[in-house]
Amino acid sequence: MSADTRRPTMKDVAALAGVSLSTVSRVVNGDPGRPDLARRIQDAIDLLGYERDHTASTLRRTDRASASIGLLVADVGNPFFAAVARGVEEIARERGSVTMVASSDEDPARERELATALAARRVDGLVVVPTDGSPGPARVPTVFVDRPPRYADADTVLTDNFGGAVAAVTHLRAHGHRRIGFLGDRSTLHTAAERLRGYLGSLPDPSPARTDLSSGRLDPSLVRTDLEGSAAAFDAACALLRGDDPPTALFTAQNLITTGAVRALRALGLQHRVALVGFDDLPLADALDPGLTVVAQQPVTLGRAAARLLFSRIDGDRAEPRTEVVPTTLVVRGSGEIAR
Amino acid sequence: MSADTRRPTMKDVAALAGVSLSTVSRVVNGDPGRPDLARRIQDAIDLLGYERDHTASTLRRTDRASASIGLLVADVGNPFFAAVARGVEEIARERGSVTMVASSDEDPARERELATALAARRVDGLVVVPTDGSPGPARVPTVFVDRPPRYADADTVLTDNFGGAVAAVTHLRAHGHRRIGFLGDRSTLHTAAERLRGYLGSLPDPSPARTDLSSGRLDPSLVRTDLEGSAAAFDAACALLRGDDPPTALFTAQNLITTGAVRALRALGLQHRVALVGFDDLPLADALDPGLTVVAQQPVTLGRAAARLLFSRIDGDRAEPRTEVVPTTLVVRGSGEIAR
DNA sequence: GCGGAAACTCGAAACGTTTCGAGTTACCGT
DNA sequence: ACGGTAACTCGAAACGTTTCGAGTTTCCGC
Repeated sequence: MSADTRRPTMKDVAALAGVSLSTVSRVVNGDPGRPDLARRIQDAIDLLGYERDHTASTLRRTDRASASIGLLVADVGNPFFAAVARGVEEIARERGSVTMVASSDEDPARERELATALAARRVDGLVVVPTDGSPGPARVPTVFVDRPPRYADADTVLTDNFGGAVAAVTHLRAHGHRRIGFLGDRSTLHTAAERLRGYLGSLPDPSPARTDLSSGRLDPSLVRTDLEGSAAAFDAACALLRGDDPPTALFTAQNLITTGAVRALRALGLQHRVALVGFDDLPLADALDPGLTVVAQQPVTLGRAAARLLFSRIDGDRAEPRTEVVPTTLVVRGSGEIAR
Repeated sequence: MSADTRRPTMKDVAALAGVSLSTVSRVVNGDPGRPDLARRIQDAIDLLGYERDHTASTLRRTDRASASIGLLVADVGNPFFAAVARGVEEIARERGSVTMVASSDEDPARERELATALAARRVDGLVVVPTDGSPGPARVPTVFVDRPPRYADADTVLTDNFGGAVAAVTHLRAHGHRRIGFLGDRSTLHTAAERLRGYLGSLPDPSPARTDLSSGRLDPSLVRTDLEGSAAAFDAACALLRGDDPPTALFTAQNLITTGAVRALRALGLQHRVALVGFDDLPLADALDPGLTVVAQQPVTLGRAAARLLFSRIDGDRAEPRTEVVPTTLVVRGSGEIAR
């Protein structure tokens, strides 16, 4: 109701308790001092409902730690990044830090703008999913996650995109498939490029010169990249499956692309004839018919690892920048086990 | 490399430009003053790479606005809340504010703790998804979202849970169903209670005294509440469908419960015989067989509305607390149109 | 060239806190 | 009872910024 009343400050507490400002500060920071004074001060605090202003405290304190970090992702609304955010926040909270999140929407200009906005709030560090036009190294400790930065060599936590793709393609080959289609994301994205590399690397002869169709070696017509979103993937999958000598299996390298391919297979009635392995898990994947076999990432783990690395830097770790790689797991549910 | 160099301050800029501190402040805040000085100051700023400390600025400024808000949800990792967060952040960014998000994990103690942590950072306001044990009204402007607070009457933005449930059940009744099973979440949750109320309200005779089975009026054995998670929903759905006189349709009132029911129907081979409408949309819902008919929420809209309401309060809107209701939409995909 | 207003700049004080050095009190052994 | 020291408290200064009142310069019309 009468909310216009000023927040009480340490000065108010000191006046009410009849002690000096610095004594209140000491007590608030956990050094009891004389028991009777501590008592009076605590009573005054309770009476006034005093709460310490963390920003003013940060300003003066010698370590200047704001107990807050920034998280810059492409889009918090995307479940993958949301899970990363969850992991970051979890570790931050353990450390008593709060997390400021911002979505760059893959726009480098916005990314820069948000990074400086966070830096202006004096965050202790930054966890960043970098966009294509990555900014130079920042003044504040930074750990990159999910994608490496373009120019700097810096602390980075990545999914094993290459290994995951190899596992997917190897799995399909083990079920007899030799003509395996690849549907991938924008090729400028590090993750997309790595997954394509894994796909190419699991073919028996990765030499780009040899493209012997019958042996299951690389056939460029089986590779579709730069698909943006589910609809584009649907179209590409339909075209691939309707073409001459169509693939007997698909590897879809991103979650929206996977859903597009699933729809395409159903639309053509091929969901039980053409095998499919997707990169990144999806809710309901097990409820499909057939169940969807995927290479699952561990986004929460990714976020946790990035945050831990960041806090070790904040704590003064001056070692060389390092890169951590989080493994994937192949989740077998049916769609990937359809034999040729 | 040599990162231990202190950040430049306004004082440094003033010294380099040969002007007073207050002149620098004016220029930084957009009042040019004498052109030659403004020029010298701008050069000094560029040379030093000066960036204004937003926290110190907040401390001194008379409006005390920190240009940051807090968002307290059950779990950012949950796609629904992630979408809410996205909506909130979008509006905040338009206003030049950053968003600090924190996950309460439905724990009232943690909720309180996080709320004070955010308040200590002097956020301008709070958007909160309240837990069961809601805290009293806070000292900082607060808007509740997705669920109403328990004790205060305060600004709130809600999904039309009742209306959505009515739409779902009405839809099923229109396809001839009279025995409709209800599977719901923890009944202490406002959302769960409202959806149950909607279910009950769409039966022809909502009087709890009359439970005429043959007419499709309320049969208590068709209602299962307090299901926590997908597995519990799976079990409950199986039990319901295997019982005597089983329902011919199901209304599942939460997304995890929906996935459990989908699995149960498939496990029993009933997915084409028993109708299903779920509350809250899911990725891949259209790729199921049959496609999953749902009552879709608009979480991003929810977040946007909450943030807009919050900023109007921050801007000094002193009107009575209000409640906004965001409508749902019925997305028809097949599972809800199976006739009796 | 002059008075006066407008436009600008300056220094000091303030925001809420922590830190520092100096001052005060309490306590100990002898 | 005394000196010495440990434990504590106090006031003032500082963190980086904005604000305020007072001082200075600029510019205009006459």
